Amino acid sequence: MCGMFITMKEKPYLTPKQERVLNFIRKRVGERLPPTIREIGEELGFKSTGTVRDYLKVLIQKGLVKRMNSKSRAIELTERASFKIPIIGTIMAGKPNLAYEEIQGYVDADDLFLGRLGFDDVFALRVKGDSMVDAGILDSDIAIIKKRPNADNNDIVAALLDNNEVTLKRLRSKGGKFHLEAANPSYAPIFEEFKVIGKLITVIRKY
Amino acid sequence: MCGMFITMKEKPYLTPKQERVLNFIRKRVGERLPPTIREIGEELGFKSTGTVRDYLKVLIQKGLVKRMNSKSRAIELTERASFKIPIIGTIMAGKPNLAYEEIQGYVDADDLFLGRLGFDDVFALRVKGDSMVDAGILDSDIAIIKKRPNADNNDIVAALLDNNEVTLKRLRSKGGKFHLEAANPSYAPIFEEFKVIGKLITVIRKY
DNA sequence: TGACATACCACACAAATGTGTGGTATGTTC
DNA sequence: GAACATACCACACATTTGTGTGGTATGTCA
Repeated sequence: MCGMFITMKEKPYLTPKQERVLNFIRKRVGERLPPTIREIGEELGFKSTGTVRDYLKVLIQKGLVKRMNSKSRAIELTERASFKIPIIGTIMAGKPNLAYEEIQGYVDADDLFLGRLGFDDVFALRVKGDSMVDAGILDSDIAIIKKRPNADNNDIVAALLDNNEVTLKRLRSKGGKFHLEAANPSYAPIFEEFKVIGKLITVIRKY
Repeated sequence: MCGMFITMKEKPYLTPKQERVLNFIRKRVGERLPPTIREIGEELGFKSTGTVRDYLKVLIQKGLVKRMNSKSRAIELTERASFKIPIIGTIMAGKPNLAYEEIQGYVDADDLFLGRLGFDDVFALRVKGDSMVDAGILDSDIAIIKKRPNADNNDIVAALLDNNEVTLKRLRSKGGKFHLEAANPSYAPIFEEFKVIGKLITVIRKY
């Protein structure tokens, strides 16, 4: 334990309250507009703007947030922001020209992940295991899930099992009853009790 | 030619000046923070806030922009923007709690697609065909490619063939020579001349 | 005990920002 | 010519938002 080398970038320690403030800022920055000081206070239940300023001060000091003085909503996250990627062509449909002039459109996160869904309905899970390989979903892929209490036959869903485990499987109906099926012949179908927590809408894999 | 039905959504006509205002808003929204009315005026050379309000009025009326009254910087584009998605847990690692407090981090486009690569080096292609199914890459997946003139053994690459076709295959070296291999036994390896145009870094699939 | 961090509140004030009214001028359309 | 859109400006005013000072209370560390 002692003498261990720390090679990872240290995450600054945040108290749970500070974490909540940061998470709210993240949410708002991601959703639409960074919040004002008073909006933060309202959300987190602070009755004084001074309290919020105190929190911002520590977040700035810990390097998680930047601000421009005297400008409204001018709160920036130190974490990187998202942006767009050009779609240049379709593979095997001819030679794509890598120049800007040939750009067909842009892939953006919103379009890519969610279509027109809202922020609150969506979350991401990292896939573990090979139970869905035949559906092209591999170990360590990121699954983007839209929260839903139900789904249709053949949808791939995130389901909560009785043992409190969450799993990604294909939903099947047979004779009016639903069960879960892996996309890998070495896994047996699951007939036990489960609860659908969401529907798979996007898979992302990094190499 | 004549009598053709137009099914695309008509883009509202904008005067060049209106276009400039919209573009500035786009730029600011993408970069960091939507502008204030006065910031727009400053950039575009208007000396009156009323002028800017007139422009916003037409942009709103033409459905390109939304606003919240009396809120600073509360200008939204009707076009969709990108944003972040919370990573809440890892599938099969226990029950994820969908509340704010449990957010582990955020997936953002930058992180997801590119790691730390720059914008200019990256483009996207839509995959056609089933030649890579065994690598979990399916028809109509989106392949994010980093431009590179070469790659390593076993990398999946976008390659330009002699017939001007671009294809996604695994790069293999054998006896000092490179060839391309599909990830599907029904496709034969490609030994003909080819040029690597980039390396696969991310796959995205929407359901 | 003193020093310091966390975790708040109240309230005054200043600066930034949005709202609104009333103008001018130049076109185009009917 | 009347009606209307575009393309501006000046300026007062209201509201929102950020700043700053001075508190209270609780806990930890040394």
